[in-house]
Amino acid sequence: MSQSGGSILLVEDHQDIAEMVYAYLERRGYAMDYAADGVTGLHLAVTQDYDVIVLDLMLPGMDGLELCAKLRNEARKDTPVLMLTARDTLQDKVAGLDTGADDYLVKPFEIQELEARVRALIRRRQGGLAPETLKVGDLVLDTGTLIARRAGQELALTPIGLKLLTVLMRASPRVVSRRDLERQVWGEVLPDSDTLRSHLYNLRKTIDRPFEHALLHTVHGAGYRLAVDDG
Amino acid sequence: MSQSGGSILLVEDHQDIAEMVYAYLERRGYAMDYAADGVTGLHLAVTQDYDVIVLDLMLPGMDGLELCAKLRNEARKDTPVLMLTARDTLQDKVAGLDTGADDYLVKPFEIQELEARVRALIRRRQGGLAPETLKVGDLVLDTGTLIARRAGQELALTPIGLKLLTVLMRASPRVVSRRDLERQVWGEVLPDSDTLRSHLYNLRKTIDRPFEHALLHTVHGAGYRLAVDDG
DNA sequence: CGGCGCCTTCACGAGGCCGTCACGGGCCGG
DNA sequence: CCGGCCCGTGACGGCCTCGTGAAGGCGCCG
Repeated sequence: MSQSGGSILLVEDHQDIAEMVYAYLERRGYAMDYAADGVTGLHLAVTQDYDVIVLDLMLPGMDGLELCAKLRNEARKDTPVLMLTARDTLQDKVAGLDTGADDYLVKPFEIQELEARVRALIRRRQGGLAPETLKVGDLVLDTGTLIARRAGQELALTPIGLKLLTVLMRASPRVVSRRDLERQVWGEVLPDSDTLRSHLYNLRKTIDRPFEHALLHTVHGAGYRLAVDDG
Repeated sequence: MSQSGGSILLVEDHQDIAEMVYAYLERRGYAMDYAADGVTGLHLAVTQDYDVIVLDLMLPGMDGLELCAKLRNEARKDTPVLMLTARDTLQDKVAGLDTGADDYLVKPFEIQELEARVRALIRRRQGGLAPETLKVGDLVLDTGTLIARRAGQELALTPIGLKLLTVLMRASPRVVSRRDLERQVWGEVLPDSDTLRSHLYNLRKTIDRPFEHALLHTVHGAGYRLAVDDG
Protein backbone atom coordinates (compact mmCIF):
# COMPACT_ATOMS: atom_id res chain seq x y z
CA MET A 1 0.00 0.00 0.00
CA SER A 2 1.51 3.28 -1.09
CA GLN A 3 1.44 6.50 0.88
CA SER A 4 -0.45 8.32 -1.87
CA GLY A 5 -4.01 8.15 -0.58
CA GLY A 6 -3.99 11.72 0.67
CA SER A 7 -3.60 13.45 4.03
CA ILE A 8 -6.31 13.34 6.67
CA LEU A 9 -6.79 15.08 9.98
CA LEU A 10 -8.86 13.12 12.49
CA VAL A 11 -10.41 15.05 15.38
CA GLU A 12 -12.09 12.70 17.83
CA ASP A 13 -12.04 12.39 21.60
CA HIS A 14 -13.33 8.84 21.97
CA GLN A 15 -10.18 6.77 22.33
CA ASP A 16 -11.55 3.57 20.84
CA ILE A 17 -13.15 5.08 17.73
CA ALA A 18 -10.14 7.28 17.12
CA GLU A 19 -7.75 4.35 17.24
CA MET A 20 -9.90 2.25 14.97
CA VAL A 21 -10.35 4.93 12.32
CA TYR A 22 -6.75 6.06 12.52
CA ALA A 23 -5.36 2.55 12.16
CA TYR A 24 -7.69 1.59 9.34
CA LEU A 25 -7.10 4.67 7.22
CA GLU A 26 -3.38 4.57 7.85
CA ARG A 27 -3.24 1.00 6.67
CA ARG A 28 -5.16 2.09 3.55
CA GLY A 29 -2.38 4.46 2.63
CA TYR A 30 -3.50 7.81 3.99
CA ALA A 31 -1.11 10.14 5.80
CA MET A 32 -2.89 10.52 9.13
CA ASP A 33 -2.80 13.26 11.73
CA TYR A 34 -4.73 13.32 14.97
CA ALA A 35 -6.13 15.62 17.61
CA ALA A 36 -8.18 14.66 20.70
CA ASP A 37 -9.72 18.05 21.42
CA GLY A 38 -11.11 20.98 19.52
CA VAL A 39 -8.42 23.52 20.22
CA THR A 40 -5.49 21.45 18.96
CA GLY A 41 -7.71 20.22 16.15
CA LEU A 42 -8.38 23.74 14.94
CA HIS A 43 -4.74 24.67 15.29
CA LEU A 44 -3.67 21.75 13.13
CA ALA A 45 -6.44 22.39 10.61
CA VAL A 46 -5.33 25.99 10.20
CA THR A 47 -1.59 25.49 10.08
CA GLN A 48 -1.46 22.33 7.96
CA ASP A 49 -2.99 21.62 4.56
CA TYR A 50 -5.01 18.45 4.70
CA ASP A 51 -7.00 16.84 1.92
CA VAL A 52 -9.85 16.01 4.29
CA ILE A 53 -10.75 16.64 7.92
CA VAL A 54 -12.77 13.98 9.74
CA LEU A 55 -14.41 15.78 12.61
CA ASP A 56 -16.34 14.57 15.62
CA LEU A 57 -19.08 16.86 16.85
CA MET A 58 -18.83 16.32 20.61
CA LEU A 59 -15.41 17.50 21.69
CA PRO A 60 -13.82 18.85 24.86
CA GLY A 61 -12.83 22.51 24.67
CA MET A 62 -14.51 23.44 21.43
CA ASP A 63 -17.17 21.41 19.67
CA GLY A 64 -17.09 20.41 16.04
CA LEU A 65 -19.56 23.01 14.82
CA GLU A 66 -17.57 25.84 16.34
CA LEU A 67 -14.36 24.44 14.97
CA CYS A 68 -15.83 24.18 11.50
CA ALA A 69 -17.27 27.70 11.63
CA LYS A 70 -13.96 29.18 12.80
CA LEU A 71 -12.11 27.27 10.12
CA ARG A 72 -14.34 28.65 7.38
CA ASN A 73 -15.03 32.16 8.57
CA GLU A 74 -11.88 33.19 10.41
CA ALA A 75 -9.10 31.07 8.97
CA ARG A 76 -10.92 31.06 5.61
CA LYS A 77 -9.81 27.57 4.78
CA ASP A 78 -11.96 25.43 2.51
CA THR A 79 -10.51 22.07 3.42
CA PRO A 80 -13.31 19.49 2.99
CA VAL A 81 -14.86 18.48 6.30
CA LEU A 82 -16.62 15.19 7.05
CA MET A 83 -18.60 15.34 10.27
CA LEU A 84 -18.77 12.20 12.31
CA THR A 85 -21.21 12.01 15.17
CA ALA A 86 -23.77 10.10 17.15
CA ARG A 87 -26.28 12.93 16.87
CA ASP A 88 -28.69 11.90 14.15
CA THR A 89 -31.59 14.34 14.46
CA LEU A 90 -32.55 16.34 11.44
CA GLN A 91 -31.53 19.61 13.07
CA ASP A 92 -28.09 18.26 13.84
CA LYS A 93 -27.49 17.20 10.27
CA VAL A 94 -28.75 20.41 8.73
CA ALA A 95 -26.79 22.48 11.22
CA GLY A 96 -23.64 20.53 10.49
CA LEU A 97 -23.92 20.79 6.72
CA ASP A 98 -24.85 24.46 6.84
CA THR A 99 -21.92 25.26 9.08
CA GLY A 100 -19.65 24.37 6.22
CA ALA A 101 -19.29 20.61 6.48
CA ASP A 102 -19.24 18.71 3.19
CA ASP A 103 -20.62 15.45 4.49
CA TYR A 104 -22.25 14.11 7.62
CA LEU A 105 -21.96 10.51 8.79
CA VAL A 106 -23.87 9.13 11.77
CA LYS A 107 -22.38 6.71 14.31
CA PRO A 108 -22.37 3.82 14.32
CA PHE A 109 -20.99 3.64 10.81
CA GLU A 110 -19.06 1.15 8.78
CA ILE A 111 -15.47 2.06 8.29
CA GLN A 112 -15.60 1.24 4.57
CA GLU A 113 -18.37 3.76 4.05
CA LEU A 114 -16.30 6.38 5.80
CA GLU A 115 -13.39 5.63 3.52
CA ALA A 116 -15.62 5.73 0.43
CA ARG A 117 -16.93 9.17 1.41
CA VAL A 118 -13.41 10.38 2.12
CA ARG A 119 -12.37 9.14 -1.32
CA ALA A 120 -15.26 11.01 -2.90
CA LEU A 121 -14.23 14.26 -1.18
CA ILE A 122 -10.59 13.86 -2.18
CA ARG A 123 -11.50 12.98 -5.75
CA ARG A 124 -13.53 16.12 -6.21
CA ARG A 125 -10.91 18.31 -4.59
CA GLN A 126 -8.17 16.93 -6.83
CA GLY A 127 -9.85 18.81 -9.63
CA GLY A 128 -12.57 16.38 -10.56
CA LEU A 129 -11.87 15.48 -14.15
CA ALA A 130 -8.55 15.93 -15.81
CA PRO A 131 -8.88 18.03 -18.94
CA GLU A 132 -8.81 15.50 -21.68
CA THR A 133 -6.45 15.50 -24.65
CA LEU A 134 -7.40 13.19 -27.47
CA LYS A 135 -4.75 11.88 -29.84
CA VAL A 136 -4.97 10.09 -33.17
CA GLY A 137 -1.67 9.89 -35.00
CA ASP A 138 -0.19 13.38 -35.13
CA LEU A 139 -3.59 14.92 -34.53
CA VAL A 140 -4.18 16.30 -31.04
CA LEU A 141 -7.35 17.81 -29.60
CA ASP A 142 -7.60 19.45 -26.18
CA THR A 143 -11.23 19.34 -25.10
CA GLY A 144 -10.61 22.02 -22.48
CA THR A 145 -9.15 24.73 -24.68
CA LEU A 146 -10.90 23.41 -27.79
CA ILE A 147 -7.66 23.74 -29.71
CA ALA A 148 -6.79 21.13 -32.31
CA ARG A 149 -3.35 20.71 -33.82
CA ARG A 150 -1.90 18.45 -36.45
CA ALA A 151 1.89 18.16 -36.67
CA GLY A 152 2.03 21.04 -34.19
CA GLN A 153 0.08 23.35 -36.45
CA GLU A 154 -3.15 24.80 -35.10
CA LEU A 155 -6.28 23.99 -37.07
CA ALA A 156 -9.15 26.41 -37.66
CA LEU A 157 -12.28 24.42 -36.94
CA THR A 158 -15.91 25.43 -37.05
CA PRO A 159 -18.13 24.57 -34.07
CA ILE A 160 -19.79 21.69 -35.87
CA GLY A 161 -16.51 20.49 -37.29
CA LEU A 162 -15.15 20.46 -33.77
CA LYS A 163 -18.03 18.38 -32.51
CA LEU A 164 -17.65 15.89 -35.31
CA LEU A 165 -13.93 15.63 -34.70
CA THR A 166 -14.44 15.05 -30.99
CA VAL A 167 -16.87 12.21 -31.60
CA LEU A 168 -14.66 10.63 -34.23
CA MET A 169 -11.54 10.87 -32.09
CA ARG A 170 -13.27 9.39 -29.06
CA ALA A 171 -14.46 6.48 -31.19
CA SER A 172 -11.16 6.02 -33.02
CA PRO A 173 -10.30 3.67 -34.61
CA ARG A 174 -13.85 2.38 -34.70
CA VAL A 175 -16.37 3.27 -37.36
CA VAL A 176 -19.06 5.81 -36.52
CA SER A 177 -22.35 5.62 -38.42
CA ARG A 178 -23.91 8.67 -40.00
CA ARG A 179 -26.85 8.41 -37.64
CA ASP A 180 -24.62 8.50 -34.58
CA LEU A 181 -22.74 11.48 -35.93
CA GLU A 182 -25.95 13.33 -36.70
CA ARG A 183 -27.31 12.50 -33.25
CA GLN A 184 -24.22 13.79 -31.51
CA VAL A 185 -24.30 17.08 -33.40
CA TRP A 186 -27.94 17.97 -33.74
CA GLY A 187 -29.56 15.83 -31.08
CA GLU A 188 -33.00 14.47 -31.83
CA VAL A 189 -34.21 16.94 -34.42
CA LEU A 190 -31.89 16.93 -37.39
CA PRO A 191 -31.99 19.16 -40.50
CA ASP A 192 -34.03 18.31 -43.57
CA SER A 193 -31.22 17.71 -45.97
CA ASP A 194 -28.05 15.72 -45.61
CA THR A 195 -25.89 18.47 -44.25
CA LEU A 196 -23.48 16.06 -42.68
CA ARG A 197 -21.80 15.56 -46.05
CA SER A 198 -20.92 19.20 -46.34
CA HIS A 199 -19.48 19.33 -42.86
CA LEU A 200 -17.40 16.22 -43.36
CA TYR A 201 -16.13 17.73 -46.56
CA ASN A 202 -15.09 20.89 -44.74
CA LEU A 203 -13.61 18.88 -41.91
CA ARG A 204 -11.46 16.97 -44.38
CA LYS A 205 -10.41 20.21 -45.96
CA THR A 206 -9.00 21.44 -42.67
CA ILE A 207 -7.54 18.32 -41.10
CA ASP A 208 -6.45 16.23 -44.10
CA ARG A 209 -5.96 18.36 -47.19
CA PRO A 210 -2.91 20.31 -45.94
CA PHE A 211 -1.15 17.09 -44.98
CA GLU A 212 0.25 14.06 -46.71
CA HIS A 213 -1.67 11.18 -45.15
CA ALA A 214 -5.42 11.30 -44.70
CA LEU A 215 -6.86 10.37 -41.31
CA LEU A 216 -10.56 10.52 -42.04
CA HIS A 217 -11.69 7.50 -44.03
CA THR A 218 -15.04 6.64 -45.54
CA VAL A 219 -16.42 3.18 -44.98
CA HIS A 220 -18.83 2.68 -47.79
CA GLY A 221 -22.39 2.14 -46.61
CA ALA A 222 -21.35 2.08 -42.97
CA GLY A 223 -20.01 5.43 -41.85
CA TYR A 224 -16.71 7.16 -41.13
CA ARG A 225 -13.51 6.21 -39.38
CA LEU A 226 -10.70 8.31 -37.99
CA ALA A 227 -7.39 6.46 -37.75
CA VAL A 228 -3.86 6.15 -39.07
CA ASP A 229 -3.94 3.61 -41.85
CA ASP A 230 -0.63 1.84 -41.84
CA GLY A 231 0.44 0.64 -45.26
CA MET B 1 -37.20 33.26 -1.25
CA SER B 2 -34.73 33.98 -3.99
CA GLN B 3 -34.89 32.37 -7.38
CA SER B 4 -31.17 31.79 -7.41
CA GLY B 5 -30.81 28.59 -5.41
CA GLY B 6 -29.23 26.79 -8.32
CA SER B 7 -30.33 24.39 -11.02
CA ILE B 8 -31.07 20.75 -10.26
CA LEU B 9 -31.79 17.74 -12.42
CA LEU B 10 -33.96 15.13 -10.73
CA VAL B 11 -33.88 11.58 -12.16
CA GLU B 12 -36.43 9.37 -10.42
CA ASP B 13 -39.03 6.93 -11.69
CA HIS B 14 -41.24 6.71 -8.61
CA GLN B 15 -44.01 9.18 -9.30
CA ASP B 16 -44.76 10.05 -5.69
CA ILE B 17 -41.20 10.65 -4.55
CA ALA B 18 -40.42 12.59 -7.70
CA GLU B 19 -43.36 14.90 -7.24
CA MET B 20 -42.60 15.48 -3.60
CA VAL B 21 -38.92 16.29 -4.14
CA TYR B 22 -39.58 18.36 -7.24
CA ALA B 23 -42.28 20.46 -5.60
CA TYR B 24 -40.31 21.00 -2.41
CA LEU B 25 -37.08 22.05 -4.06
CA GLU B 26 -38.87 24.23 -6.57
CA ARG B 27 -40.64 26.05 -3.76
CA ARG B 28 -37.27 26.53 -2.12
CA GLY B 29 -36.08 28.48 -5.14
CA TYR B 30 -34.22 25.94 -7.22
CA ALA B 31 -34.62 25.77 -10.99
CA MET B 32 -35.81 22.19 -11.41
CA ASP B 33 -35.62 19.79 -14.32
CA TYR B 34 -36.91 16.25 -14.38
CA ALA B 35 -36.47 12.88 -16.08
CA ALA B 36 -38.33 9.65 -15.31
CA ASP B 37 -35.90 7.21 -16.91
CA GLY B 38 -32.18 6.78 -17.31
CA VAL B 39 -31.86 7.53 -21.01
CA THR B 40 -33.54 10.92 -20.97
CA GLY B 41 -31.82 11.63 -17.67
CA LEU B 42 -28.41 11.06 -19.20
CA HIS B 43 -29.32 13.11 -22.24
CA LEU B 44 -30.35 16.06 -20.10
CA ALA B 45 -27.33 15.68 -17.85
CA VAL B 46 -25.00 15.82 -20.85
CA THR B 47 -26.63 18.60 -22.82
CA GLN B 48 -27.54 20.93 -19.96
CA ASP B 49 -25.35 22.35 -17.21
CA TYR B 50 -26.83 21.67 -13.81
CA ASP B 51 -25.43 22.59 -10.45
CA VAL B 52 -26.44 19.24 -8.96
CA ILE B 53 -27.97 15.98 -10.22
CA VAL B 54 -30.19 14.05 -7.80
CA LEU B 55 -30.16 10.50 -9.10
CA ASP B 56 -32.19 7.43 -8.20
CA LEU B 57 -30.37 4.12 -8.51
CA MET B 58 -33.21 1.91 -9.74
CA LEU B 59 -34.34 3.23 -13.09
CA PRO B 60 -36.00 1.84 -16.18
CA GLY B 61 -33.76 1.72 -19.24
CA MET B 62 -30.46 2.50 -17.58
CA ASP B 63 -29.74 2.36 -13.87
CA GLY B 64 -28.17 5.15 -11.89
CA LEU B 65 -24.72 3.59 -11.63
CA GLU B 66 -24.47 3.20 -15.38
CA LEU B 67 -25.73 6.73 -15.93
CA CYS B 68 -23.19 8.12 -13.51
CA ALA B 69 -20.35 6.14 -15.06
CA LYS B 70 -21.26 7.27 -18.57
CA LEU B 71 -21.57 10.85 -17.42
CA ARG B 72 -18.09 10.81 -15.91
CA ASN B 73 -16.18 8.66 -18.37
CA GLU B 74 -17.78 9.30 -21.74
CA ALA B 75 -19.37 12.72 -21.51
CA ARG B 76 -16.64 13.75 -19.04
CA LYS B 77 -18.89 16.00 -17.04
CA ASP B 78 -18.10 16.65 -13.40
CA THR B 79 -21.52 17.85 -12.34
CA PRO B 80 -21.96 16.86 -8.66
CA VAL B 81 -24.17 13.78 -8.27
CA LEU B 82 -26.23 12.91 -5.20
CA MET B 83 -27.46 9.32 -5.29
CA LEU B 84 -30.83 8.62 -3.80
CA THR B 85 -31.87 5.03 -3.24
CA ALA B 86 -33.47 2.42 -1.06
CA ARG B 87 -30.45 0.15 -1.29
CA ASP B 88 -28.53 0.59 1.93
CA THR B 89 -26.01 -2.23 1.97
CA LEU B 90 -22.37 -1.35 2.36
CA GLN B 91 -21.50 -2.57 -1.13
CA ASP B 92 -24.20 -0.39 -2.66
CA LYS B 93 -22.91 2.72 -0.94
CA VAL B 94 -19.27 2.08 -1.76
CA ALA B 95 -20.12 1.22 -5.36
CA GLY B 96 -22.16 4.38 -5.73
CA LEU B 97 -19.53 6.67 -4.29
CA ASP B 98 -16.74 5.01 -6.26
CA THR B 99 -18.66 5.32 -9.50
CA GLY B 100 -18.31 9.06 -9.23
CA ALA B 101 -21.18 10.08 -7.00
CA ASP B 102 -20.43 12.83 -4.49
CA ASP B 103 -23.01 11.84 -1.90
CA TYR B 104 -25.28 8.93 -1.15
CA LEU B 105 -28.59 9.24 0.68
CA VAL B 106 -30.72 6.26 1.69
CA LYS B 107 -34.52 6.19 1.44
CA PRO B 108 -36.53 6.89 3.40
CA PHE B 109 -34.96 10.28 3.98
CA GLU B 110 -36.08 13.63 5.26
CA ILE B 111 -36.46 16.20 2.56
CA GLN B 112 -34.66 18.83 4.62
CA GLU B 113 -31.59 16.66 4.84
CA LEU B 114 -31.64 16.23 1.08
CA GLU B 115 -31.76 19.98 0.65
CA ALA B 116 -28.96 20.51 3.14
CA ARG B 117 -26.76 18.07 1.25
CA VAL B 118 -27.62 19.70 -2.05
CA ARG B 119 -26.71 23.05 -0.55
CA ALA B 120 -23.38 21.65 0.58
CA LEU B 121 -22.60 20.39 -2.92
CA ILE B 122 -23.54 23.68 -4.55
CA ARG B 123 -21.61 25.69 -1.98
CA ARG B 124 -18.42 23.75 -2.62
CA ARG B 125 -18.79 24.00 -6.38
CA GLN B 126 -19.21 27.75 -6.28
CA GLY B 127 -15.72 27.39 -4.99
CA GLY B 128 -13.03 29.12 -3.13
CA LEU B 129 -13.20 31.38 -0.18
CA ALA B 130 -9.46 31.29 0.24
CA PRO B 131 -7.79 34.46 -1.07
CA GLU B 132 -5.47 33.58 -3.89
CA THR B 133 -3.43 35.33 -6.53
CA LEU B 134 -4.32 34.26 -10.04
CA LYS B 135 -1.84 34.68 -12.87
CA VAL B 136 -2.24 34.43 -16.61
CA GLY B 137 0.77 35.68 -18.51
CA ASP B 138 1.64 39.14 -17.18
CA LEU B 139 -1.84 39.55 -15.79
CA VAL B 140 -2.18 39.17 -12.02
CA LEU B 141 -5.31 39.23 -9.89
CA ASP B 142 -5.37 39.16 -6.10
CA THR B 143 -8.77 37.86 -5.04
CA GLY B 144 -8.20 39.18 -1.54
CA THR B 145 -7.55 42.83 -2.35
CA LEU B 146 -9.43 42.60 -5.67
CA ILE B 147 -6.62 44.43 -7.39
CA ALA B 148 -5.67 43.43 -10.92
CA ARG B 149 -2.46 44.42 -12.66
CA ARG B 150 -1.03 43.83 -16.08
CA ALA B 151 2.68 44.41 -16.61
CA GLY B 152 2.73 45.98 -13.15
CA GLN B 153 0.14 48.56 -14.06
CA GLU B 154 -3.06 48.58 -12.06
CA LEU B 155 -6.27 48.08 -14.02
CA ALA B 156 -9.52 49.92 -13.37
CA LEU B 157 -12.16 47.19 -13.42
CA THR B 158 -15.87 47.42 -12.87
CA PRO B 159 -17.50 44.95 -10.44
CA ILE B 160 -18.91 42.84 -13.23
CA GLY B 161 -15.70 43.00 -15.20
CA LEU B 162 -13.89 41.76 -12.13
CA LYS B 163 -16.22 38.82 -11.73
CA LEU B 164 -15.83 37.88 -15.36
CA LEU B 165 -12.08 38.14 -15.11
CA THR B 166 -12.00 35.97 -12.01
CA VAL B 167 -14.02 33.22 -13.67
CA LEU B 168 -11.95 33.38 -16.82
CA MET B 169 -8.65 33.32 -14.94
CA ARG B 170 -9.73 30.39 -12.78
CA ALA B 171 -10.66 28.46 -15.91
CA SER B 172 -7.61 29.52 -17.93
CA PRO B 173 -6.61 28.31 -20.43
CA ARG B 174 -9.87 26.46 -20.87
CA VAL B 175 -12.87 27.81 -22.72
CA VAL B 176 -15.78 29.16 -20.70
CA SER B 177 -19.19 29.10 -22.34
CA ARG B 178 -21.34 32.22 -22.45
CA ARG B 179 -23.86 30.46 -20.29
CA ASP B 180 -21.39 29.64 -17.56
CA LEU B 181 -20.18 33.21 -17.57
CA GLU B 182 -23.70 34.58 -17.37
CA ARG B 183 -24.59 32.20 -14.57
CA GLN B 184 -21.49 33.10 -12.58
CA VAL B 185 -22.33 36.78 -12.81
CA TRP B 186 -26.11 36.97 -12.59
CA GLY B 187 -27.08 33.60 -11.15
CA GLU B 188 -30.19 31.94 -12.48
CA VAL B 189 -32.15 35.01 -13.50
CA LEU B 190 -30.22 36.75 -16.20
CA PRO B 191 -31.03 40.03 -17.97
CA ASP B 192 -33.29 40.12 -21.00
CA SER B 193 -30.77 41.30 -23.49
CA ASP B 194 -27.33 40.02 -24.27
CA THR B 195 -25.48 42.26 -21.88
CA LEU B 196 -22.54 39.94 -21.67
CA ARG B 197 -21.27 41.22 -25.01
CA SER B 198 -21.04 44.75 -23.71
CA HIS B 199 -19.19 43.73 -20.58
CA LEU B 200 -16.76 41.57 -22.49
CA TYR B 201 -16.19 44.49 -24.80
CA ASN B 202 -15.42 46.78 -21.89
CA LEU B 203 -13.28 44.12 -20.23
CA ARG B 204 -11.20 43.87 -23.40
CA LYS B 205 -10.90 47.62 -23.51
CA THR B 206 -9.40 47.51 -20.04
CA ILE B 207 -7.15 44.48 -20.05
CA ASP B 208 -6.18 44.09 -23.71
CA ARG B 209 -6.45 47.35 -25.60
CA PRO B 210 -3.61 49.18 -23.79
CA PHE B 211 -1.23 46.28 -24.40
CA GLU B 212 0.36 44.58 -27.32
CA HIS B 213 -0.82 41.00 -27.05
CA ALA B 214 -4.45 40.17 -26.42
CA LEU B 215 -5.25 37.66 -23.71
CA LEU B 216 -9.01 37.35 -24.11
CA HIS B 217 -9.92 35.28 -27.14
CA THR B 218 -13.28 34.50 -28.68
CA VAL B 219 -14.08 30.95 -29.65
CA HIS B 220 -16.89 31.27 -32.12
CA GLY B 221 -20.04 29.44 -31.10
CA ALA B 222 -18.39 28.09 -27.97
CA GLY B 223 -17.40 30.83 -25.57
CA TYR B 224 -14.35 32.77 -24.41
CA ARG B 225 -10.83 31.87 -23.46
CA LEU B 226 -8.21 33.70 -21.43
CA ALA B 227 -4.67 32.61 -22.21
CA VAL B 228 -1.35 33.59 -23.72
CA ASP B 229 -1.30 32.44 -27.30
CA ASP B 230 2.18 31.24 -28.09
CA GLY B 231 3.33 32.19 -31.51
C1' DC C 1 -20.82 -3.60 -69.00
C1' DG C 2 -24.37 -0.45 -67.72
C1' DG C 3 -27.25 1.52 -64.27
C1' DC C 4 -27.94 3.06 -59.78
C1' DG C 5 -26.95 4.48 -55.43
C1' DC C 6 -23.68 6.45 -52.31
C1' DC C 7 -20.31 9.69 -51.91
C1' DT C 8 -17.38 14.02 -52.89
C1' DT C 9 -16.92 18.59 -54.28
C1' DC C 10 -18.39 23.22 -54.49
C1' DA C 11 -20.86 27.78 -54.51
C1' DC C 12 -24.27 30.71 -52.57
C1' DG C 13 -27.84 33.09 -49.74
C1' DA C 14 -29.89 33.54 -45.16
C1' DG C 15 -29.23 33.95 -40.67
C1' DG C 16 -26.69 33.82 -36.46
C1' DC C 17 -22.98 35.35 -33.78
C1' DC C 18 -20.08 38.90 -32.51
C1' DG C 19 -17.77 43.58 -31.98
C1' DT C 20 -18.73 48.31 -31.48
C1' DC C 21 -20.90 52.17 -29.61
C1' DA C 22 -24.22 55.53 -27.69
C1' DC C 23 -27.96 56.54 -24.68
C1' DG C 24 -30.75 56.76 -20.38
C1' DG C 25 -31.58 55.38 -15.74
C1' DG C 26 -30.16 54.16 -11.08
C1' DC C 27 -27.03 54.25 -7.27
C1' DC C 28 -23.74 56.55 -4.50
C1' DG C 29 -20.71 60.06 -2.85
C1' DG C 30 -19.50 64.82 -2.74
C1' DC D 1 -28.80 68.70 -5.11
C1' DC D 2 -25.56 67.70 -8.40
C1' DG D 3 -22.20 64.87 -10.86
C1' DG D 4 -19.95 60.57 -11.89
C1' DC D 5 -19.86 55.78 -12.37
C1' DC D 6 -21.84 51.66 -13.74
C1' DC D 7 -25.22 48.92 -15.86
C1' DG D 8 -28.89 47.32 -19.01
C1' DT D 9 -30.60 47.95 -23.57
C1' DG D 10 -30.89 48.61 -28.47
C1' DA D 11 -29.01 49.42 -33.02
C1' DC D 12 -25.93 48.70 -36.64
C1' DG D 13 -22.76 46.38 -39.48
C1' DG D 14 -19.49 42.78 -40.51
C1' DC D 15 -17.95 38.26 -40.50
C1' DC D 16 -18.53 33.51 -40.11
C1' DT D 17 -21.26 29.52 -40.31
C1' DC D 18 -24.81 26.64 -41.76
C1' DG D 19 -28.12 24.50 -44.62
C1' DT D 20 -29.33 23.68 -49.32
C1' DG D 21 -28.93 22.25 -53.99
C1' DA D 22 -26.56 20.86 -58.06
C1' DA D 23 -23.09 18.53 -60.62
C1' DG D 24 -19.91 14.92 -61.06
C1' DG D 25 -17.08 10.50 -59.56
C1' DC D 26 -16.68 5.96 -57.71
C1' DG D 27 -17.94 1.37 -56.56
C1' DC D 28 -21.30 -2.27 -56.28
C1' DC D 29 -24.50 -5.39 -58.24
C1' DG D 30 -27.00 -7.43 -61.50
